[in-house]
Amino acid sequence: MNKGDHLFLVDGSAYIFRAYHALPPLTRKSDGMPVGAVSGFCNMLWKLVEESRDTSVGTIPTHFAVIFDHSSTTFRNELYDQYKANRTAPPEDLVPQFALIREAVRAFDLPCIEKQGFEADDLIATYTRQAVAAGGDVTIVSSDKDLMQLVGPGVILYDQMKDKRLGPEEVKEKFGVYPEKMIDLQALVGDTSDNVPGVPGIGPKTAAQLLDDYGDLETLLARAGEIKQAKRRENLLEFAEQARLSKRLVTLDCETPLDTPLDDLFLHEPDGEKLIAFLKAMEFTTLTRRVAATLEVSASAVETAKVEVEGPARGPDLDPAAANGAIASSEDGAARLAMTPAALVEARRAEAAGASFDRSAYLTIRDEAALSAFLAEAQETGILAFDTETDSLSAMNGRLAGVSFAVAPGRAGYVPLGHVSPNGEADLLSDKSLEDEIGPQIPLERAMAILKPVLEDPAILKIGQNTKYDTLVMLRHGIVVAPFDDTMLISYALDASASLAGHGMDELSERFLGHKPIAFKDLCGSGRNARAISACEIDKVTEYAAEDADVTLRLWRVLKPRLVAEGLASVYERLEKPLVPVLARMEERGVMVDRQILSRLSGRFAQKQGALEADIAELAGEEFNPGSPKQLGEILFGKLGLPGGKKTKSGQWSTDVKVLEELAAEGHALPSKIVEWRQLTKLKGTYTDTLPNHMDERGRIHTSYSMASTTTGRLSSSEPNLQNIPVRTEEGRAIRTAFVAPEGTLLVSADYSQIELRILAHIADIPQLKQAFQEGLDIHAMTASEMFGVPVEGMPSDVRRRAKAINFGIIYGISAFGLANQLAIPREEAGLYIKRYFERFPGIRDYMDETKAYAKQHGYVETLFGRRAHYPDIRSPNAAMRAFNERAAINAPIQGTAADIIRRAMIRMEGALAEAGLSAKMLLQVHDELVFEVPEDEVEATLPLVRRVMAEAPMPRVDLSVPLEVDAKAANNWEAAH
DNA sequence: CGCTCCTAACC
DNA sequence: AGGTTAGGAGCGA
Repeated sequence: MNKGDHLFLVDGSAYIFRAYHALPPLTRKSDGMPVGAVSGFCNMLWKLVEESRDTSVGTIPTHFAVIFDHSSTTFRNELYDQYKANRTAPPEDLVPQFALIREAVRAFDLPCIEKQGFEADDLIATYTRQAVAAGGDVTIVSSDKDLMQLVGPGVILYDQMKDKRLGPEEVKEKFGVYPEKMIDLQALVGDTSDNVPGVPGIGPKTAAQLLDDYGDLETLLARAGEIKQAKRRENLLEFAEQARLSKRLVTLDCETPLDTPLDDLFLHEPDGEKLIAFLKAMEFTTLTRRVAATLEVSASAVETAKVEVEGPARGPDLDPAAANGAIASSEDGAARLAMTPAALVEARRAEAAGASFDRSAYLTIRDEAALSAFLAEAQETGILAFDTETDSLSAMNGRLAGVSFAVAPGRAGYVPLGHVSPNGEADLLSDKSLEDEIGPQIPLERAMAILKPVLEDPAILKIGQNTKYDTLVMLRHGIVVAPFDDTMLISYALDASASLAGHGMDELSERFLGHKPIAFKDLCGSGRNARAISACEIDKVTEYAAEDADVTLRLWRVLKPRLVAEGLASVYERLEKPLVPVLARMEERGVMVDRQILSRLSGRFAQKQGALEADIAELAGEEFNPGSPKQLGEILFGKLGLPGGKKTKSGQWSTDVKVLEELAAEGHALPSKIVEWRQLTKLKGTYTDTLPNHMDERGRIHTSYSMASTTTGRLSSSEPNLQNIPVRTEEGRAIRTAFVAPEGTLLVSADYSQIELRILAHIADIPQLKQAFQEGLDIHAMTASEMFGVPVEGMPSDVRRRAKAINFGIIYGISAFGLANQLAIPREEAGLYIKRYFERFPGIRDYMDETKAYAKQHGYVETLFGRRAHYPDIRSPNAAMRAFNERAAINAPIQGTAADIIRRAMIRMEGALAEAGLSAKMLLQVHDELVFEVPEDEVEATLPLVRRVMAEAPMPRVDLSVPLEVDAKAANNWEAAH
């Protein structure tokens, strides 16, 4: 190396983690190998290579190397055994990519440098010192503060992602000291992520100030007695040795023996063919194209490389300490690939198949010492399955009866906390104390005090089944459970098929463990004989509750590895898990409802209902129950002899609205009365009479959102369902006026306009639709105009209505039968409409054909965000069943993508509001609508922010070719805001 | 009491 | 015609 040469050193290990975390999609190759980080790494490296070829920038490297950490034990561990001891294992889908990334560097024809027993930073320091000594310049591609100490004349740090170059002045600006004092600063401050202790109570600001005042660490420590602030002085005196140790830990070793001499890092022209062969093997089509273009190599002429990653010689690692099992420690402590994802899945499946359950081994934990001892086991393994037992099914009302835990398969216990006498109140009168009767229980507050640090410990993964329930219960006791995994959501991400029984624990246990857990009914009874779990015998509850925790833990071991193996980790990590706390908070807040408005409506409805019942009896000539379709059918089609049309599945006369309206159109009086009666009965029975029963003492209703009950990724709402509050008719809308905002606040409703049609336009790539959306046109009128040749100006409303029905039909996987039914036209005519539609928009037919073919081949379809909807019955020999599954498969990517988008918006919303200093509270989600409670004086600022977060929700993962439009409005009730 | 059927509310 | 939840009727155990 000579004067004027320029060495580029890439901090490869930091690069990997940045690539993994910064780039959203978890991509994988067709054989299932995750390559998201490899992709991010290659893209960053290529960008760097491209930049460095750009002569206009003026920093052209002559020497280049990518440096990696080789092992986790280095000379620093001899200095301090706790060094980096708190490092958690890398994400399991990242582990198998390490080897591929080293392959990638070789494919770029760049030196790949690592050395056992040394950190990348030490190698970087050594090369830097040698390069500077030889008169060269150095650019270290990293943003790690540990490397700041190397900055100086001719040496800069380059943060590629932020496109920032850091010289001495920038370091001074950032840390308050020049690079040469960085070591002293780090020695004082310490580093929690590396477990460098530093001096307690001294942060970066104080450290910079002290170094400014005293010059350097040794002077500071020698003169620490002069410091005025008592605590600071004492700490510096007491922890002086610790500061010196920290200094040795953070000081980089410039004398690392190098296997590859500096001069061998000389940069030469990349071998385009070698690189492209590798990129093709990784299936990075975009990057392959770009590299091919820049290096002027024909990609198609290059044969795909055979990339083989070294596999393990050893068998399955089922040590619970190796949490996710994908990592095995080798002799030198380096994490390396132990098994392919598929092999791990298979090992875990075999483990589950051989599982046996011994309920008698479960512990009943009745004192604090036993609880602490049990939880200490979780500290060892880093894993804790838990389940809360409450005396009500709703997390909002339930009182805690107890908590169960499992730390390893078969190792589980139950902690009774709120149990009462199984014999009811009688014993309250006797002198026998509760404890004498049912045994001791840890006082609730004491137990919570012990649980809190464990449930909130970032190093212990809490595993639950439907964690939204348990985290909400714990939230009500002031505990924020984190981090967590949820077996229900893992199962749901893996396969949300309708044909499956569901994702409840009992179903999952039978499906994956072949074990039938104790049924809740068998423990507590049902119906009239039902008891609260808190009133059941504790020994029995221990068997039930501890089993649930045990089952949950075992399910997790089977299911979690499948996420990576099947390419669904990003769906789970980005669309499922982060939504849990968001929904828990929405449920906890509830929405305010005006009881008076509902009660007035109930009265009004009752009056009308009574009048209608009288009319109905008179028209029918007898008293009967208009609510009984059976009786009604007999009256209409038997007694009155009206022309009966359809029959239902079970052979009864159909009396649904459609039938009744047709009869009404023929001039019969009774059917329209029935229709009106039914509507009122529905509104009264389901809404105005029932909603008040769901209100809490503050007048708020807390729905429960289910994240795992639809096949497409939509949420559902129950107890009560707030996603089907009437909106279509005027009387129905009146119910919405009862959803109000408290004094000083307003309700904001924000909804996506035509989101599914927009998604269809994007996915199927329909030019006319995309253009119409870009120009903000009336999409149904445009469709009508295109189909029927009627100008949009002055279009008859019926023409537009038909086009609208067709557009919806398309989303639903149109059939002539369905469209005919919807428009009340002959099936032949509906068939002609569809034919014409496909002629005008041939891309739609292509999309439908491709989607069906994909679903038949794979058994599932995917949303733009990778969520899968499975349709195994699409291969059914039964034509009707096949057709049904085809339509569902066509609909699922559209409906599911819309569901993914609003999930992303919800996940980001709270953070965005907080960042803007706004206090809006998200309360409800209705598929394409979000409802917030907003202080009046913040409404103006909140509306545009909510609109923006929703409209930009697909980004950056997906950049839709149509704009997403969001309508948002504020008012004092939901009806007016909508 | 628990299940199925029918109907209807929503997107 | 895609995706839901809820309530009442009716029926069998």
